Amino acid sequence: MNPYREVYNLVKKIPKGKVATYGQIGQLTGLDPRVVGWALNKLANWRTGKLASWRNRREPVRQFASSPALAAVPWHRVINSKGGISTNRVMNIPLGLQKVLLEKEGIKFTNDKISLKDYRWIP
DNA sequence: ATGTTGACGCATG
DNA sequence: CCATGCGCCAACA
Repeated sequence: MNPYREVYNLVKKIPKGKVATYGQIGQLTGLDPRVVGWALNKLANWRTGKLASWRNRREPVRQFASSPALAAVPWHRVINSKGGISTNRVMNIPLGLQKVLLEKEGIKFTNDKISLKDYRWIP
């Protein structure tokens, strides 16, 4: 059982137009927020066609990446606790992509920040 | 085996 | 507002 599946399943529940923080997902899954980032990192790499290595031989990268369930994971709806985007320095993710995706869902930025008060997803 | 590195968060200057 | 520092932990080299 891949420990990250729980993360993906949870993120899939974030509705369009809402966001959650890494800490929030971490708390709900019992994982370190940084581990949540790791999980999504694999996913984002996959979406951009460049997959980072996956060491768990029991669940190889290829199989992991081709899982249809993962195609629907809205990774862009996860942001940091300050309401900001944390993917701008990450390889394999085009600069500004996450912001664009969120704006397309009607989320408004003020000084590159999202109002968590208004947009935070409450399960 | 061991030190480093993050899509983090919080607390303090 | 920026700058550290620490807790955290899987993946890497």
